[in-house]
Amino acid sequence: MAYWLMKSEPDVFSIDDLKRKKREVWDGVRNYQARNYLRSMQAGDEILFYHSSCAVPGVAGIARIRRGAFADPTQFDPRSEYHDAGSKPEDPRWSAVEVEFVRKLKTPLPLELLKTLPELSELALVKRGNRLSVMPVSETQWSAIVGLSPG
DNA sequence: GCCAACGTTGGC
DNA sequence: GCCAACGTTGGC
Repeated sequence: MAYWLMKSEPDVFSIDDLKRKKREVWDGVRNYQARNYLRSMQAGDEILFYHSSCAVPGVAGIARIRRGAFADPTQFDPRSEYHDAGSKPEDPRWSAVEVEFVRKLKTPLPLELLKTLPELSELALVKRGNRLSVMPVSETQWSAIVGLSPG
């Protein structure tokens, strides 16, 4: 069982959207490092659902991997903004996973707060200039973050 | 294979 | 809206 953090812009897809829909295919990842992390995810792994590019960026909830990596269908869809003409069906370039809702945090944990935790000093999220949208989280880091949330 | 130019991410 | 940081592209 592994832990991850995944970023989403709440204007596009928020923790409330996931709560309402129960599950969602996490597609459109077009960064090789993030893709490689998707490929090592397994059903049951737990996820910190992070809101980015918004008024108060931070961890908004918990989700879980429902289905491990499979070929991202959007790469073969010419109408999709994520279409990749260079990706061949016999050797797909991009992967997706399916996630399911676990819970929404009673109060979101702002990035500003997370930056103050010594346990998170090595987490890519808090590093200057980091843009990685999918990243691994250690058990220590997970406990430090989730432990901040009441209930 | 180098590297400048460009596009994107994402905090502020 | 600004801009720093980063990844990718493409000319050479």
